[in-house]
Amino acid sequence: MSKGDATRQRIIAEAAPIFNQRGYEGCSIQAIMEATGLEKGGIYRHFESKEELAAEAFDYAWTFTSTKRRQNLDSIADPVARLKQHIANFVTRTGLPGGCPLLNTAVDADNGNPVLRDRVRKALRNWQIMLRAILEEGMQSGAICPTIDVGATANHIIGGLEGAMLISRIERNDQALRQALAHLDAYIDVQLRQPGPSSISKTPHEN
Amino acid sequence: MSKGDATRQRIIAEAAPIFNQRGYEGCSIQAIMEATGLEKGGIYRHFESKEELAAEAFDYAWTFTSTKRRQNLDSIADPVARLKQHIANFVTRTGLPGGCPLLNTAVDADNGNPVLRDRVRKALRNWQIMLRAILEEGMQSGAICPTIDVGATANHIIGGLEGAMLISRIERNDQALRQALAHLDAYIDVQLRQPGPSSISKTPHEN
DNA sequence: AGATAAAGAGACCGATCGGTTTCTTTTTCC
DNA sequence: GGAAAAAGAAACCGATCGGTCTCTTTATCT
Repeated sequence: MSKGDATRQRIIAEAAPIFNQRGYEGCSIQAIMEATGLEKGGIYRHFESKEELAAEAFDYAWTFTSTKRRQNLDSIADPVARLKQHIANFVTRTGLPGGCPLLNTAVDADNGNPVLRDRVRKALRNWQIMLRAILEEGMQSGAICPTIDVGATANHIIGGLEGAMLISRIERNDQALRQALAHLDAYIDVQLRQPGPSSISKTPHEN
Repeated sequence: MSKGDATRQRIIAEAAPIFNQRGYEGCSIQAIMEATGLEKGGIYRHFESKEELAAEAFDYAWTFTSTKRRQNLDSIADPVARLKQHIANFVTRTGLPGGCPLLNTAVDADNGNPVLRDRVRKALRNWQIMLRAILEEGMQSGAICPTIDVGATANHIIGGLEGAMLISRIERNDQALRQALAHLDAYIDVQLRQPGPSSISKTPHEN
């Protein structure tokens, strides 16, 4: 990696938490200059505009956050347990300063920043796809009730978590997030989990 | 009401949707000048600063939104039905342009605008108090299970609605909101409603 | 109707905004 | 190690930012 590319990456990494905390309009180039130690010319060499930098910074923030929320999921074979771990990750793992980039940027870019808005749409879509995949895997293995609407269920989990995150940020404590965790865990056990022997023994096709 | 007070109110009413759509940093005084048809001097006569105007505009926006969501509630005696109507109001009644002021301003003012943030806290607290009151009324009348945690339940409803609103705004359709409405209605019937004769007949103390 | 106070217009302020340009310094590659 | 190219510093740009000040116009009240 050339020095230029390394600097570009460093700018993105340093700018991401500032955009995430202060929003697009609230994050000035001056603030990025101070965070990176670079002068304006040094920054604009690597980006055509503030908008391009903000878009890259969002992608960085989302990848970072998303990675944290997928932590330890690979080792969990049971889809139901994996779903719960993902939810627990959302609640307990602290990501970038400023909270969830999806929440922040969706609100921030909703009016008048189509580039950023499109990145948010893709981020949400990826999250939905991930959750749907877990749910469908559980349905096929018999662990999850086969009649549920996977799209609605994924949205219910995402919405429940982001809504709780909003309340927790307003109240500056994690009470609402922990309530959501407890609620979603119970919801998964009671509404999603398939009753019967197949969910107690290992999944049929695995033994 | 003097002409000055009327103008002040008009400025607040015209500024509220702009702040709601574009956020604090994204809403310039110039934009408010254009919306109101006033010059800068005419605006700053009525407000000490942009921050004061933004705080008043949020209060206006929240009162407006809140009123819409409480529409038709007075006439509903049954707390469970009233709760459902409130949720339906949230989903179907369209408020100020830009979506829910609580969601917008909470994210916008989280970092570095304590005045605005405090207004948001009060708005959330009022909403929680309203929901808790309905739940407690239902518990006393026997319509709602007496063992539920009213605070957690209120947060679950608020979080579920705001989270769904977030998804709906990203996707630019009301699918997630309608899913949340259906989910919360079922949740109220299955988890909150008190089984037994008291919930089928009228509440005991009313007949 | 006339005096007085309130309201608003509009020029003006320094600071900061995003962005550009020029020139110097540092890599990079042969 | 030296030439060519990439990277960065720093001055500079016009526009716009929130906010102030003065002066004119319009309400308000007796």
